[in-house]
Amino acid sequence: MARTKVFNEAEVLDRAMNLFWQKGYHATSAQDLVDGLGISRSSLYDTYGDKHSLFVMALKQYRKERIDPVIQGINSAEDIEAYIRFVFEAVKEDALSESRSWGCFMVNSAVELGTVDSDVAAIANDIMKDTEDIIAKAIEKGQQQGVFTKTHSARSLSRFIFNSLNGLRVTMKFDASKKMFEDIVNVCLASLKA
Amino acid sequence: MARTKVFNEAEVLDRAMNLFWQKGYHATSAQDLVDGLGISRSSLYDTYGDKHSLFVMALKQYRKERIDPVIQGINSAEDIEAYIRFVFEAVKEDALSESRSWGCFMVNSAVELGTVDSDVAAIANDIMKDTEDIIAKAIEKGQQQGVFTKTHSARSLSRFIFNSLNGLRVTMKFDASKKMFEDIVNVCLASLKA
DNA sequence: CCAAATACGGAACGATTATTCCAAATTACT
DNA sequence: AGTAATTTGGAATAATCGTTCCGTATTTGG
Repeated sequence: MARTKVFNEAEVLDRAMNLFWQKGYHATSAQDLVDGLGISRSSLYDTYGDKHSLFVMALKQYRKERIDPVIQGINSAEDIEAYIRFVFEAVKEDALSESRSWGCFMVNSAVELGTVDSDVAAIANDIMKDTEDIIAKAIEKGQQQGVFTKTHSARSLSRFIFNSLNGLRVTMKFDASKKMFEDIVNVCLASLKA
Repeated sequence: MARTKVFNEAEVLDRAMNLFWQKGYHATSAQDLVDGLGISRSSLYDTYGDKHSLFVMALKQYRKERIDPVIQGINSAEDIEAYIRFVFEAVKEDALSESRSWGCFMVNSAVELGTVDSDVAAIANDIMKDTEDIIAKAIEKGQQQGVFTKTHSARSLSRFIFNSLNGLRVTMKFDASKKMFEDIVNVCLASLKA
């Protein structure tokens, strides 16, 4: 029989995700990948196909590891307002911790490749739609509980919140300060109440 | 004396801006530029230096032509609320008209190159800061006139509005519908009042 | 210990990148 | 008309891109 893989496939994919996340698709060269992943060029292509395939895998991994866990916390959330705040907090963590102003890998990819890469555009579209839907559910529940305003529809409010999250991914790239974040989030959350 | 330039330097720069705006920096090759600008490769490099210089010039041109005229309308604006709405409308025009989901050239550039190109990062930072400041002024005026809430500081509100604008640049790339836009803007503007 | 299978490093590949260069064409002014 | 200036197209360059290939090393199960 054959030799077993010496590297953890998922672990390396995680490293690829971070590389693409940090510098984007085009600015990350094949050589950058070889240097950063810790595996040989041959193993890279044998295991993941080509650069574009690897990028798509990394983007899907990002959704599964970084986005889905956050937005699907809604199902078990009782305090809806705290939950929405928690979603914002997740963005803040990314922006402030490790001093990495990488933004959101999905937003970055959508902006860089949305007009030229239909694969990436499709993935991003799915995430966007799903995120908006799940936020809408949360807000609806909040409205029923009487903690959120009914001045606007749940759909409107979810689009508003979703848009604010997208904005933070961009805004925090430039001013990743606690003050900036708190100013924005405070107004956003207040908007849900009145 | 010498032959005069047959092409309008500013006009060609404008075309370059649109090319970079649409596809981004890396995805726009030197060949794309030659094809799209309508001038020869030699004229391109003679006139604008290299690709990176041309990109920087295009980004500065974008600010001068597309951003400054909008945000500096504040000085002559009497109805502040209408002015803020007008700024949002400007984003909407870009997103809906000509069916171009190009977003904002400045946001696009900041996201694609912010972590790897300090020149671009500096330009984007300037624009961000200036925009936030001028919106703050408008909101302050609105607060004094009594049309905006004083629950939050003018600085907080301006950061909030600025963040919503950044968000729209991303959100509209995926759902560039009138409905999406109106839902978001309605909540944003309502937030300024209560 | 042998044979099959896989990982590995690194050379090598062709394609594309941005850029330079040059001879020819074009224009403008005297 | 003649000269100086400049645009132009296209060939040529060097660098980098993503990718392939191969001999060797390594590990596994029989």
